[in-house]
Amino acid sequence: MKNSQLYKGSLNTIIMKLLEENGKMYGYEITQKVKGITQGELNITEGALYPALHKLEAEGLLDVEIEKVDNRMRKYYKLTESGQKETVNRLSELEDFIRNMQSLVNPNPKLEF
Amino acid sequence: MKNSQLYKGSLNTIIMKLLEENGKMYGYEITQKVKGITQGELNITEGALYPALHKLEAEGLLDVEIEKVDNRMRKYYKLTESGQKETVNRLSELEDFIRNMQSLVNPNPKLEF
DNA sequence: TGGTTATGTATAAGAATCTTATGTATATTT
DNA sequence: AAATATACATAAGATTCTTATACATAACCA
Repeated sequence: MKNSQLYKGSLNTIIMKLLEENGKMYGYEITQKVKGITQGELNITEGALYPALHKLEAEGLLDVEIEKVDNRMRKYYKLTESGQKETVNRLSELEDFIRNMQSLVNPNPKLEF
Repeated sequence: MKNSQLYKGSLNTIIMKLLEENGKMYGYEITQKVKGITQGELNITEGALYPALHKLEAEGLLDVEIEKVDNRMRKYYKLTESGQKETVNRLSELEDFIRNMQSLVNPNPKLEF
């Protein structure tokens, strides 16, 4: 994930948002999608991604479905019902986070009327 | 820091930005400032703050100056020259991070004019 | 006047998340 | 034939944080 530590803690939210948007995705597809959307700035490593997917599955937020395409295995993940509800919360937390960080970095735009 | 993991990795940037803005601050003051700006949403714990300050000092990004006020010790921190330069980088990284997260969460706002 | 809260700094144990390195396997491109 | 792309997986270690504890003074309240 580049060298910035800022992305720490945001991977779960990213995964869940992408699944909410795309229905179902497999791990490698997620890495490529993120790379594309961020124009190469954010590269999710497998060492971070797969454990994260397994944990979300263990928590009951994701369901998995294995397919074989071109003789290669794919594990498609999708949000469970519980996962869909939790995604709403995570996205809300992300909005709060971004708002708070902007308040800290971009203090009082000199509210002039 | 509330329960959200999203803030992980952002503490150094927050500290440095506040010091850039306010010249010099002491630990407790930083916690109160952050609490105020975020309206109580972000509470920096001492267990996170003090080790972070010590590390930034060890890296040569902060200078420390001890004062005694009302018979209580205060350690005022300020950015070194190197710290000022690094703050610019960190803030730039934060902007990239926020932009990338918004791209991921708020995909193509259906550009309608 | 005694107890709680606020001010102020500090560290240690453990949790959570990530990087880096490695491993396995097939398909495609050069 | 070799390198790259596709696809998943895990283990060791680094980093950052939470939680708990510790010490000390000042201020407020009952």
